[in-house]
Amino acid sequence: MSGQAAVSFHQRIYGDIERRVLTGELRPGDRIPSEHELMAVYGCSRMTVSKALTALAAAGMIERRRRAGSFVARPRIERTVMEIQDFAVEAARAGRSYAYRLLARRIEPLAEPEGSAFPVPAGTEVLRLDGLHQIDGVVMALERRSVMLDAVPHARDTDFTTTAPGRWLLQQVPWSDAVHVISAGLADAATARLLGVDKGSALLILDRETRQTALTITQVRLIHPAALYRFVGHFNPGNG
Amino acid sequence: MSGQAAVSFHQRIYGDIERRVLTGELRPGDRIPSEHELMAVYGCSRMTVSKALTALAAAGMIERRRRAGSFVARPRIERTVMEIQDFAVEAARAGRSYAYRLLARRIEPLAEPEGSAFPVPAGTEVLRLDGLHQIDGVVMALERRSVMLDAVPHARDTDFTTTAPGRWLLQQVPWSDAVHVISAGLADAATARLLGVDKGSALLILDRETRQTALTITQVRLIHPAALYRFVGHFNPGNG
DNA sequence: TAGTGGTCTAGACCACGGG
DNA sequence: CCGTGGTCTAGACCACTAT
Repeated sequence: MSGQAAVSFHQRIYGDIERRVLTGELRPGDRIPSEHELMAVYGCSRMTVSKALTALAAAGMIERRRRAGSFVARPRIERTVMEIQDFAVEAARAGRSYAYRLLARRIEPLAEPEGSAFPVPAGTEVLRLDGLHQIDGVVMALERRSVMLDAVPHARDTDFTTTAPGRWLLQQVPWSDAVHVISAGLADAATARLLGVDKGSALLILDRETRQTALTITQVRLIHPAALYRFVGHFNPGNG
Repeated sequence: MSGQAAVSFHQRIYGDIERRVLTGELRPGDRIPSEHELMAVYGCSRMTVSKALTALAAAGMIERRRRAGSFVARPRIERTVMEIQDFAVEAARAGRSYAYRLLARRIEPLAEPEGSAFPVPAGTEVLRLDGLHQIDGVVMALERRSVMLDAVPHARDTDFTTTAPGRWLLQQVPWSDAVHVISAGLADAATARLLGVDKGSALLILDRETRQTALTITQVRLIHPAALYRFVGHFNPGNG
């Protein structure tokens, strides 16, 4: 009766739930079957179910509340890297005003494989969004974003004139993973004008490509005036 | 028989071992008592001990091997951020040559609270090390480091003329945590000359302050030519 | 081969908190 | 109240591997 399929019982339960979360079948806030229900489903003891759910909670994928049950957590990326990039939240914390201003919006077929090489079917349509993040009227970042419309078709009908697409996308696409590249550069004339800095001044640039199960959702480049922005990260041996 | 001290049994075991690792009483590679030994020490069942050790392993603090036992793991920071910064490893992987060249070495009392504000007792002596990281003869980074000699007294007698201090320090000080700040800037004349780039070119700068239990070990600034270096990070909801 | 971790059980009592 | 998770037990068998 013991599992012998090269993968242990609790690992199978863990993997099943993880997959359902990653694919979006279970979305943030959704309830996960209780331990007793999972005992019946998998035909194992409560300890084994508990081990899987405890590990999922430790990994930040679910949250468990007594009497209420277990629920899919919000993606951790929203709580770490995004916190650095969520200007609205930053501004609110500091008691300052935040505004997003859309500069350009267009839909075009994806022709040139710009930026990093990522596998996209030919003919894919992409929504290009350029905008400025301003705090107290000062431009903190120029955002140049591409949204793959086959991955997020709802974006086609969404108005981004005052709503930053970052948060909107996080609500639309559950549980993604992302590659971040941080680099530096110099402001050309056009960028300098948009950011309100001198031509030739230093820029801090964050490129992020967000995927969901090998499917690219969005690519974004956030261009910050080096004088106004830094990335701060805390690392310890336990949580990376 | 049951723990009632507001903290559960496995949490106490977890915390005890964690503390011994963080304080350096247990160092990377050291063996942790076996589950049976810990059962006797704490007077609890093997499942409870196992829960604590499994959690420590999941957190990356220990590694468990059948028949051999459980051992203190190498700090994760060495496996993530350091991998990006360990030029010797990067060069070896790419089949290219690596060299570290010491530019300056001096010991001085810590007077000005340079860089970030960190609490250091007055009169603390600090070892200043400036050096260049070169790959195939090209300068990839200028490193400016401060080592707190009361935290790492052995550094006073160590020769850093060809050995990069980063790896050496990792071996000396087990299990630290660190704050990273990534920024951008422009090369002044002196920096440009050392890096072999034009004055006014873009720089990518990483500042890292490494601590151990609230005691600062070392501060380092790695200054990269923006054209030669980027930071790449992979994030997913599970591992942050 | 023997010691170690990996897994699992079939219960139990307790703490919390929503209804 | 009572369903949920949190914790714990006293075993058991198995898999791996250092010796």
